Amino acid sequence: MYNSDNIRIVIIEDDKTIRDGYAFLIGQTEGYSVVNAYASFEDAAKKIATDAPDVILLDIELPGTNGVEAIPKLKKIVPRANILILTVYEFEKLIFDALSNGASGYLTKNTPAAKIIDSIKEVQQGGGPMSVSIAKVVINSFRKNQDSPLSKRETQILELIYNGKSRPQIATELFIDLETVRSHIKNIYVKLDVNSRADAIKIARDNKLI
Amino acid sequence: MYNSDNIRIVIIEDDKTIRDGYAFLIGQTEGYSVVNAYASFEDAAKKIATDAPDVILLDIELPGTNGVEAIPKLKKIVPRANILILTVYEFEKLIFDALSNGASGYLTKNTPAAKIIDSIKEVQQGGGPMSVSIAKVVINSFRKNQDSPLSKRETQILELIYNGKSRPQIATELFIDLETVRSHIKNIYVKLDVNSRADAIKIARDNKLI
DNA sequence: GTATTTATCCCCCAAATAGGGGGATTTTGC
DNA sequence: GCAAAATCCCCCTATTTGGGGGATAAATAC
Repeated sequence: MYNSDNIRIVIIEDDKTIRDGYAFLIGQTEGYSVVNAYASFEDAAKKIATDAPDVILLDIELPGTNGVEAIPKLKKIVPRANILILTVYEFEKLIFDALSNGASGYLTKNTPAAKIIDSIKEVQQGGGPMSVSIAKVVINSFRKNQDSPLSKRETQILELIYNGKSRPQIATELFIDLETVRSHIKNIYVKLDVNSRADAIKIARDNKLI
Repeated sequence: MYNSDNIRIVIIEDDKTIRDGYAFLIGQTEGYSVVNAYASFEDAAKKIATDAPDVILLDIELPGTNGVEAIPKLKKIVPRANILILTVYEFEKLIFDALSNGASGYLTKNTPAAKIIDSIKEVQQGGGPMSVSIAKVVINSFRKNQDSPLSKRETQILELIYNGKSRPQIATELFIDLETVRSHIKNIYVKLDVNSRADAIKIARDNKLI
């Protein structure tokens, strides 16, 4: 019954046209079987265990439980399935939420058919396929502000504050006096125009200083 | 002199064989010119301004200034150049450091020639090319632990602690009593077996609970 | 080569915060 | 219906924080 050469795919996508389109496209390809296609997470939840998919193509915008919320729930039902997000949205928060919830890849719907097919195989093999536009967002998210107002030492101390360290802990870690730490923190506060650790962290993150 | 149809490329790579290999490979391709190739950042620094590269292919392991450190320095000299890392290393820390320092893409040296050529164009057009293996590391870095010992509320509070918020601030933000915040934090500390904010943050990050 | 920034250290102070201990009650999920 | 989760209450002290006010040597910048 289960052909090990075949990648078993389940599609969860509310738009019937798109759903059928993907099912047709993928089903036609040698080595790929679409075992089922659902219009919502609720529909899928009932039967997906018996579908035993290798890969789940998941839309973000779904009626009822949205795609991001559906990810951990799907993972609970079929832990070995890799989830590949297929959506029009390119918002940083959505991408990060999907990935942190357990998605293994993220494609936008303008992705060419051949690339979708490739990505299914890639995710099946443990890779992490992304659209070009998504990769760009992800890479940019790492990039730090290159013209930070903070000195190296200040940045270093701000990072320790970010890690929840107290002033005495920072002093010990950097082998400097407690008062030196104080001075640096005061200067950081002046430069960032804040007067608390929480605000400093917020400003620093918003401006990618750390 | 400057052919706008041509992507101007500079290679910084200490291994002569590899360096010449890339230079030949890329130079042969229509629309791509290797304007110069250097064995170290120090060599490159002197002349790269006049090279006016669109894309810099940069090795991580270099004599003298290493690749990661070279990135911000190169960015200062030629701000408009996109830096593409080409290395054998796949360590998470190295990848993140390179990207946060301003690299626009990250390829491993086993990448097929055609993919390297494509990636140069992609980075030139503002994309963020990555090798399959790198994409996997990057995507995995986002993934949260799916079987956290913490409840939703506890995770939420731990995230606020992570943001440097004090107990009163957390209480206000969540519309709950200060004592309730205390209880949650106590429970978090018990579950994570810690007794300070800094330790809680460390354990939480190491285990990807937040 | 002078000026600015940076990194280092010192003192004063009051208020806020954290963490440890001991509970209780209600709501929610399986 | 039971266990976990979320809510709230009291005791306590030591630590931490942030706002003032400085100084000095070294490194960096122009």
